[in-house]
Amino acid sequence: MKPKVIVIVGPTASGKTMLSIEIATLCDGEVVSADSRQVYRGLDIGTGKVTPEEMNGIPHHLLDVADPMDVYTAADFARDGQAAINGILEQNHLPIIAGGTFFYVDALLGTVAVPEVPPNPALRASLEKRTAEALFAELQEKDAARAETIDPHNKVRLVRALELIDALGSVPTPTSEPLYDALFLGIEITEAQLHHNIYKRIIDRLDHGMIEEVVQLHANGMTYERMEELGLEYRYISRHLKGELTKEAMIDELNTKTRQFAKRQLTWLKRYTAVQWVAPDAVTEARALVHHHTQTHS
RNA sequence: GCGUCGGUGGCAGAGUGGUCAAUUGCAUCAGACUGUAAAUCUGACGGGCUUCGCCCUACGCUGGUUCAAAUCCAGCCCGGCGCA
Repeated sequence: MKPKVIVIVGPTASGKTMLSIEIATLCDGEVVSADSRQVYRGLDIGTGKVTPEEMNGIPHHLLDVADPMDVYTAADFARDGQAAINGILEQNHLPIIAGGTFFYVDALLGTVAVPEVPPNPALRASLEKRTAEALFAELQEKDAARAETIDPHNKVRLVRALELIDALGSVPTPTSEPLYDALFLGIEITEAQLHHNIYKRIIDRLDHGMIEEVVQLHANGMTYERMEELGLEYRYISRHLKGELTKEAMIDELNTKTRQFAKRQLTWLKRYTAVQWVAPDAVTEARALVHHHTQTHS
């Protein structure tokens, strides 16, 4: 019988963090964050990382586990996250996975398998110099099956596919069996409320020193190139610091890009068919669903 | 008031007699997602259809030239700049 876990999903700024802590408090749980940016130390205000006070005594895992100058990958996340879940289960606590990086959620749950092939910087550097057309042609030649499913224009994916081929000879199939018996709780929020939350959050974070955080990171050696990769707050604030955007334009861009990100998340969530949707403040209802799930023998 | 440059699709901005419903970027809508995933990428995007094609309305307004105008001419309206 597979271990039971709870997965709280929803777009950014929908209230996943608060709900996860409330459920953890009520159901003897511990939180496993599934956020590709909150894994980095020092990315606090910009990522909206929970503060120790907000944690309300609930243990949180997979926060601050990597240096922001390094790249912490989905595979790193799956490995460390599964270890964290096992630890929580050993304590007879309930693992509550909460976060907005759904690719990481899938990797963590084992529903998508990530091949054991780490990034090969030298190979990537040489592949990235070539055009997408050339990379695609090479992929067609070396692994026709993967070429069928890949986007011929997406260099990031093409590079990784060729990297896998270089190491394994072909691109392995991605699907695998889930490791856990998961209940998906989705936070249902109106578009108007979501937009309101997104904007308000940007203003709040600015008031709490978000720009200074980026200034500090840069002073400590983080390049603007790295800021670009990190995206959203780090990308647009660094553009502001470089003088490419006025503060007003930066706020505007960030607002728009965050909305777009939220929509991409919502698109992804459409593939999760078994989600139990609840309102952002429906703690009682969510708790009942959790109880039902943990007490049912499957 | 005179001169001058300009008024193009939600915005910015190309086009300067036919091949233009109009390059491109942004926004918007829909979507993809095999170790960068807050990243990366795709499609649609004036309206209506029997949607690999057809019809209608469009490039400030009105009129004109022409087989044919967003593109040329005239007048008018509006904006920037210069001179008064």
